[in-house]
Amino acid sequence: MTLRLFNTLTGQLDPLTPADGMALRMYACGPTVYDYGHIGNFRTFLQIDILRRALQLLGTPVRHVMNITDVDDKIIRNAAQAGMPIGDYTQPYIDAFFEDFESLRMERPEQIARATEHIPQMVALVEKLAAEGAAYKAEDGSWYFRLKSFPEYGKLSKKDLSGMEDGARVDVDEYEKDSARDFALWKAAKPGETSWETAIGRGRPGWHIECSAMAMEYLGESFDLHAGGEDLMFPHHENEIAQSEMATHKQFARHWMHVRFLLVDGRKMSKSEGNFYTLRDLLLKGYKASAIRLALVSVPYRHQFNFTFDGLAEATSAVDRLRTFHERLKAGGFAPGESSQMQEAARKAKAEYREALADDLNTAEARAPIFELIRAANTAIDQGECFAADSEAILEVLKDFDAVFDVLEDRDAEPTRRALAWAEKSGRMNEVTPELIAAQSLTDEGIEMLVAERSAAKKTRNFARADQIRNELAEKGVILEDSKDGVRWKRK
RNA sequence: GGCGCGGUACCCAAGUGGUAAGGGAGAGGUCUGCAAAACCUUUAUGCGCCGGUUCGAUCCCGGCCCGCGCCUCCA
Repeated sequence: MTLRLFNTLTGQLDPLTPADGMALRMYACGPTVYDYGHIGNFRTFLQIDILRRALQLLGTPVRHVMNITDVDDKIIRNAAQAGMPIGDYTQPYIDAFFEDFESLRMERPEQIARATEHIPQMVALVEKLAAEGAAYKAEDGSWYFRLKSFPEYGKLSKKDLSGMEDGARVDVDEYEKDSARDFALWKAAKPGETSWETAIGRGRPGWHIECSAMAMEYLGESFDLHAGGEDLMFPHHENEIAQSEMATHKQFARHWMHVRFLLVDGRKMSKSEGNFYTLRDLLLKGYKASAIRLALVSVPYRHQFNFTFDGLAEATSAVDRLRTFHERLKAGGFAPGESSQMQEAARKAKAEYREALADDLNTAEARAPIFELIRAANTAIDQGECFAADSEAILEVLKDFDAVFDVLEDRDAEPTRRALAWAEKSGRMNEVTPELIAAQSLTDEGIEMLVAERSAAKKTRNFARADQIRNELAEKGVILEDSKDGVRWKRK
């Protein structure tokens, strides 16, 4: 099945297919590692994860390159303030990023590319542009892209810059540019700043050049898809197109995907607004990684997603419902045979689910048939009308669901544990919610012992003691479920 | 100012020119020692407002109101 994805460049839904008929070559702008990742960053990366997983589910393998911007103005400034080389400054944030990446169960891109490890490729690109007459060196040794050389500039963001007057907004330190909107390809070294000695002079890369150079390095001069947050559309991606297409005379990326921003309580998230959350903040508040993943992913990527704690609580309930049902199926015990109704329900759910994903990654719509199937199946199971072959068919549908959403298996303990260890190490234990600390005080073995004691109490009809134990466990976030097959427990 | 997006039940949210998916929450019920889980019933004659096109519009067109984003570092 072919995925139809909105293409910023054409302004319409275009089929997303590999030009070479092999793997789909995609480049996604990754993080700038000057701080811990916030939920806005992760909403974007998660939606790109949904894309790559959906592609694979629908039969298209991917070759996904993600960059790490480990040199830029902010990094240089912060590292200088901390009095350390930029590599030492960025490394902890890079490690933290991948830890968070894993906590949210994002699949590793096939290639991770760090800007500082691709300086030669960038230099070569600048030289190529210079040869084309599209780049020039300013008096201070910086290199700029000559915007006038690329008439198509603005085709991605639909901006008409022809009316822009030169000199309208010239930064004081950029007076050497020929034209105000020319952007830096290479910045001349300033005293004390990180720089590289290269054929085009001593300096460091401009912001946009890294993505062009690395995308071409790993995907070729022309590739299938380029993705990123909506803010990157202009000027970042526009500049990438200009410098890449001037250098190669080929179309850079055929398809452009932009993920809309996340809001918090209806406002743009920002540190000054006091509504800024990192993934770690949420984990320390006791929310599970799977619920955060589901919440950030359930509103389709082209819509603003308004993050609220109510919404996160809702996602938590949704994850519980999915898992409870999944467990119920896995527990087995179904009579041999099949029912035509359940077979048909499973077939229909699977088809609708896939179709929704193929339709511009409509995750909200994709969820619906899954939950519908769950209700139908629960009813059938209650009435003894769900058989072994039905259970298998439904599990297959859930497998499809989880191939993209990836929340069914409870792997939430590890991210929380890691977040707590980090809080401990970095002196942030005061940010940890007391309930979480209480929950951590119980080991699985401890829970099992209390559960056993309660079962014994119940046998002797000592319900007072049994309820006491249940309440005690509840206070520490452990929920019990009695059933005729025994007691099940789970952490909230 | 330029560009763009949205306004659907208590909350989140999908959707179609023919009369409103799904999730969460609430209420009642079945089941249970009590719970939990599960299931059933229940919560929009209406989809921001006003016109228009149409046999018929939430969905198409026009206007208006409100909210948000981008245009500058930003995912």
